[in-house]
Amino acid sequence: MQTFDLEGFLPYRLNRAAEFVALRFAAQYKARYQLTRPEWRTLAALGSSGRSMTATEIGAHSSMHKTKVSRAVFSLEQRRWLQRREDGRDRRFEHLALTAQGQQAYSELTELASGYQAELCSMIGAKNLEALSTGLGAVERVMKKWKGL
Amino acid sequence: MQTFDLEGFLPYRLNRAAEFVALRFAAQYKARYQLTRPEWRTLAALGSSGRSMTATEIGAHSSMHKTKVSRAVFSLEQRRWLQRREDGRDRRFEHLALTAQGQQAYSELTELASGYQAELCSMIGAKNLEALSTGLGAVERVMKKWKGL
DNA sequence: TAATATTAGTTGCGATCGTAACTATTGTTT
DNA sequence: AAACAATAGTTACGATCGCAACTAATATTA
Repeated sequence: MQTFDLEGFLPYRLNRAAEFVALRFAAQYKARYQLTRPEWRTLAALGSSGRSMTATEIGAHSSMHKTKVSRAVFSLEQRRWLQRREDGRDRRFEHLALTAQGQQAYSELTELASGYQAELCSMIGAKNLEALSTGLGAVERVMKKWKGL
Repeated sequence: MQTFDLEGFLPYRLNRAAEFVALRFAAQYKARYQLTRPEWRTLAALGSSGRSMTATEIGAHSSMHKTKVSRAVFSLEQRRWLQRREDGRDRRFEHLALTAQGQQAYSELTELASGYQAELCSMIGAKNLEALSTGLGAVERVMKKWKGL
């Protein structure tokens, strides 16, 4: 009677894979930098964009709740990895940018990340990786469409 | 100088996609059944397996921490959606199975799930879905390998 | 321009989480 | 068999989370 296949259910599979893959990487940066997941994600968003961003932009970009972003920004600021600059025209906005120290940390962390990515890729295989990337790209387009509404 | 590409970093992409896709579905079962995410995942694992499972098996299957599983089991038991049965040979084990009520809830929820899956599929497209599935399958094999060690 | 709505970001608070320590049971070693 | 290790599951507790309410600033409307 049951025609539903959990093993084929996308949210379930995505979550399981994401959780597993993220945890192994989190163990590395937690041990070395005492960074939390939201902190790393915020740092990564800023570092990779190469420019300043607002908290809202960071949240939209990385699918994080705004309170998560707010707290991550606070603690990165405490570490002096990040600086706030008020927008002169619209003072509701805060432009967030990495400090030199933050840039340094980011570049160290991307070393870790690249190593992990390489490890994943070699286990997954180039062909499967390409398939995964294609599929994720499609999901990302759906995300944009739904967020746009 | 930076050669790291966050947009290509698998843990980041997977997490973002998983979070987004899961949240939209969670909104549905939260509203109708006041179910939490770990509760739904536990119910789904049990329902789809069609047999009884131990808490450890559920955790391994769905990548959930054992305390999460423990609490989800407790609250599903309170709802009378799930029953525990002690293993006669090894009393450390508890065999968990859905009650008739739990089965009923499961089948209603799989209706929701199927609808959501269909919506996703139509947005993503059959071809991309197949690619995603191939890629996730590869990740799942890596998970098994790493868990096995 | 006064009233109202909207938006960016923060915070109080109750709910949830995960680590570590725990109980209970079984397996292994000597 | 006594001592020790390992495993299933629970729980105390501090950390983290997200909802809702908040502040502050800007945009819109009457």
